[in-house]
Amino acid sequence: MNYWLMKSEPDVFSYDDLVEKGRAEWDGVRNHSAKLNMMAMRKGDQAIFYHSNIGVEAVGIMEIVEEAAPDSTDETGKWVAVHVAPVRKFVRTVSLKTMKSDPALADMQMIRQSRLSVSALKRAEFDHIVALSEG
DNA sequence: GCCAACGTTGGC
DNA sequence: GCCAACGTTGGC
Repeated sequence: MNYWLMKSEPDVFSYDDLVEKGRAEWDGVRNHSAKLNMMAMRKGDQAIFYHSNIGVEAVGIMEIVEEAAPDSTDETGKWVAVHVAPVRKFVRTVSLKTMKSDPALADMQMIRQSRLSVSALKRAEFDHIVALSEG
């Protein structure tokens, strides 16, 4: 099983929106590195949902429920999307500031490449963020 | 194929 | 609102 971190601006699509819908297509990704990450996702993989711009924090866990397929919002046929479902919302959110200042997370792909909207997490990194969310 | 100009993302 | 980091575009 692999672990991921996926960003969304909460005024566009938040964790609560995902909970309300029950499941959603993670569409609109238009970056090659992010696409490669999505192509590597397998059903059952876990992903951390991160709120960019507003909040700037990890807010919960979701699961990949459908592997990469053509993005329904893409006219060109070049881009893919996965489908995700909520697993659980964090009791305490984990801020970017916290993640940046934690040596255990210094190698996180998102920390190294801050603009990447879909990034990989090592299992240890995923577990560490979850532990931080439990305070 | 290089590189300058420009656009976008996202943190602050 | 600013700016750094990237990605993309287009002239040469």
